Amino acid sequence: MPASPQLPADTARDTARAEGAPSFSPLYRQIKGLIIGGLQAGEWKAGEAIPSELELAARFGVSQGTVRKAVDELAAESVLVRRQGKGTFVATHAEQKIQYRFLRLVPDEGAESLGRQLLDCRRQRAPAAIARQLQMRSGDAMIEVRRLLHSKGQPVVLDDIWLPGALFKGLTAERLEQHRGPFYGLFEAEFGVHMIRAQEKIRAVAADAETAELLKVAVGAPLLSVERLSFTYGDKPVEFRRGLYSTATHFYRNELN
Amino acid sequence: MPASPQLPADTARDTARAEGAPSFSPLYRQIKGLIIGGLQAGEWKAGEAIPSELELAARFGVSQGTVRKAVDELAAESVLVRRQGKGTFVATHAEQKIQYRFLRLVPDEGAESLGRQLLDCRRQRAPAAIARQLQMRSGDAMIEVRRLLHSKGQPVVLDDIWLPGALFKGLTAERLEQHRGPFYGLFEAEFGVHMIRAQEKIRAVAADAETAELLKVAVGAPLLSVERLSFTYGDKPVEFRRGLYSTATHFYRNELN
DNA sequence: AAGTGGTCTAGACCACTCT
DNA sequence: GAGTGGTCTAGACCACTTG
Repeated sequence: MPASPQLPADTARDTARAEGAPSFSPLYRQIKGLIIGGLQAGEWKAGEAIPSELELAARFGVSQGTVRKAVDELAAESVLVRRQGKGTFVATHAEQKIQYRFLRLVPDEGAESLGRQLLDCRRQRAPAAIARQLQMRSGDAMIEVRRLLHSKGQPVVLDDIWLPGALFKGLTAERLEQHRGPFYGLFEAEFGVHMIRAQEKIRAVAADAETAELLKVAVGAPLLSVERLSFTYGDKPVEFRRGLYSTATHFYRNELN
Repeated sequence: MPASPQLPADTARDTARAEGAPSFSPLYRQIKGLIIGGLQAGEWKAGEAIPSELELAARFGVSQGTVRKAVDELAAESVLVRRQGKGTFVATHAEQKIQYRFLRLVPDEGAESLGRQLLDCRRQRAPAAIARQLQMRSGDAMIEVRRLLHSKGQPVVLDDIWLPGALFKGLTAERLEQHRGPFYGLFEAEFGVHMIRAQEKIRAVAADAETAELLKVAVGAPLLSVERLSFTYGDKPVEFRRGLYSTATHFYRNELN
């Protein structure tokens, strides 16, 4: 008999209901919430294995099948990664394979191996537009990072990244430069912030003078403007970035379903 | 005991194996293949209900749980749509809700209600580049459609659409003009061609003279170039289109996971 | 051989829709 | 009330990894 989580067959119904909110939370969703809680609490870190399904089932007082369904959803959301015979692991952006999980830029030909060049890393006050997106107050402490990505020596991406100062205390240009691999890997390892999902708004824009010089294109050249809002557990927005992509030798790849 | 499909516990292993191909097909994937077969054969049409899980389980000689897992995957791929209490339905692009399932263009403010303007619909020989994408031969019979999409009276999208002539026999400008809703709905209803998945390659480009006039922007203005290759069952490419999006009042929205 | 996730089954009951 | 999909359980066995 389930002990810790309440049974859906009992009194555990969600009686309070907002507009369109579900009227009923199945047991496996509650288990899913408990697992997410463990991840948020840092019980298991990025890349580590979580307990086996049978262990979790025993801990939560439910059957293996119920744990399995909870883990299935988390695996579908790329929060967890299953490996048959080995266990279930906390997903990480620092994986050797498939670097830059959120970067959809693909070269027209050949493989990718991006070089990074840090331009700037400074403390800033949040501009109103960015504060709103991150659910902060205008003027709150933030960190702004600017950097270039190069492919075969040519600059292809100019990123302007905004992070809440409260979450990324002690982030400096040195630490960013020392670190290998994507920033998101550093954020996980050093600050316990996992990016699990993001929204992008894409537009075509003309390069201004400063951008044109950095990306080595003509002033007025068409560029892809990619505004990304990244979320951690609980749909909490924790990063805003604006990328300008030069699409002469690369394209943005998307899959529709 | 399962009858029609072979049991994975028996001799049904995939013994032939290509590079990286799976060495083992679980029963539910075979069931999934049988359901897809029924869809391809036109046994159930777009928007119609397929048989209940218990019926399918009886037909295929497996348990309900195995059918359920097959349907789960097809629902995750948006090939089928489940509706509790009612049944499982063949997904359609002609739904009242969420028109234009593959169109990711969103207005900066307000709701969308797109007007369509057909520019051209003609028989053509396949250019080499397009034939290659559609796995056809250069010079094969094709139909080329050009059209504009308007939002609040302003042109926002210029589409150039290429379809294999063999699959869309009898497609004329009249039928395209008469039809209400997305083209993909017409393709399903009239030609039995379901688009279930697509890949897009996105770039920023400068408007040429003809495009500028049609979209009412300046020559050289930055536009989003969206090349879409659409697939039907069995990963068969059946449409290539190139859209030019004006992103002054709209943006391309994408979700990353 | 032991432990992990993956598959398959059978049965019970719940939530939702329609008649 | 009957029929649908949705949840949960318990148990058996398979596939894969590691010692």
